[in-house]
Amino acid sequence: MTPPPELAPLEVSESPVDKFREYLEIRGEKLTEQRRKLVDHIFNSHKHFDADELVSDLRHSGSRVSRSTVYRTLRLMVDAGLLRELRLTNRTAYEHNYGYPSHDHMHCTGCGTIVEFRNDSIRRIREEIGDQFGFRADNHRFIITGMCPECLRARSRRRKLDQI
Amino acid sequence: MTPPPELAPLEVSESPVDKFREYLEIRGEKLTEQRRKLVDHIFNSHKHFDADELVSDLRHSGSRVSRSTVYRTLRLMVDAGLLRELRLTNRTAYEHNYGYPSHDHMHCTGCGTIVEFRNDSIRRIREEIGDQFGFRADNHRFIITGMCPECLRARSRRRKLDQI
DNA sequence: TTACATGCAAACACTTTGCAGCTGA
DNA sequence: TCAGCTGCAAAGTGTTTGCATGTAA
Repeated sequence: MTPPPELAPLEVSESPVDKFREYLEIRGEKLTEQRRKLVDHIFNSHKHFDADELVSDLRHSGSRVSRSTVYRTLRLMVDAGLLRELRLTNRTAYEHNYGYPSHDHMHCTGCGTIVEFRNDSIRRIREEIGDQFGFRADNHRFIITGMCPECLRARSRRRKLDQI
Repeated sequence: MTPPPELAPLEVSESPVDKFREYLEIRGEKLTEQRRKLVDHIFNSHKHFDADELVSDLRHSGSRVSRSTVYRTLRLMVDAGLLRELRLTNRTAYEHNYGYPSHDHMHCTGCGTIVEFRNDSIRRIREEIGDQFGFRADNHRFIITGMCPECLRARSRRRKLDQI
């Protein structure tokens, strides 16, 4: 099975670290060693992650950043527009929001896989609904839940075995 | 300001309690006093609620149902198809799923208000995307976040005052 | 009669916070 | 220099669970 195609990154003029530095400067805050490590690590790969994975990933790669700092920095990065929060389960998952096109998600209830997709109609519908209710529609989350192809196959295999 | 129009309930052949009883019977479980109280209370009004509100609402109306029982029963009611979970914030919110048409939500980031709406295109898009990726698309959540009319007005009032 | 449910308290999982010492600008 | 940051441990918050007792069928 080929992995689902990743969406192509957007062209952005500043690097994530620069964008973060800018945000911090405006608020009179500092770009520390730990914050830089976090931004670098996060934007080094494009995947969904949570606070816990971040702590252990960094620990394994030799950089120790405390759990509290991870949580504090994640909040800053969301405020800075670098990350977006996804609340699919009890723990908060994050994804890139900077240098990456807006998109929606399919979530497999079997294995937890998240697949991203783009669909331009959604945004139009969002505006229509907002107008209709007098809302200023700033953003949206559209999450399709169901079974991914792998899980569907696994299930039908299991059923066949049960019949023997 | 008139409240947003509620969606009209669907015609259903069984009452929520009957539907729950049926579900419990199949699994060899029991319809207890507490479970009946919870179902009655929940389907007595149509609103979004969380476990905590349920505990205190019931306490105020004289029926004591323990927090653990509330959590356990909510899970059962979700499994039974009576309720749906919404994860808008840290705590899990619930809404009617039985005898109520499927719909989506607008969530005001100012005051937390939830407004329901129906839009038939969404479901069609959900199927299209599912087909495209080989997913069996069972369900979806579409949440528009933004500012409700009241919060927009309150904000513009505040701005005017700031200028004085 | 008895398998299942309840309430309590304790455990759990995730996240936030107070504080003493450290550090980037 | 010193406001702001870090790590630690402790506290919060929301939810789940083990167990003795209670109860629907």
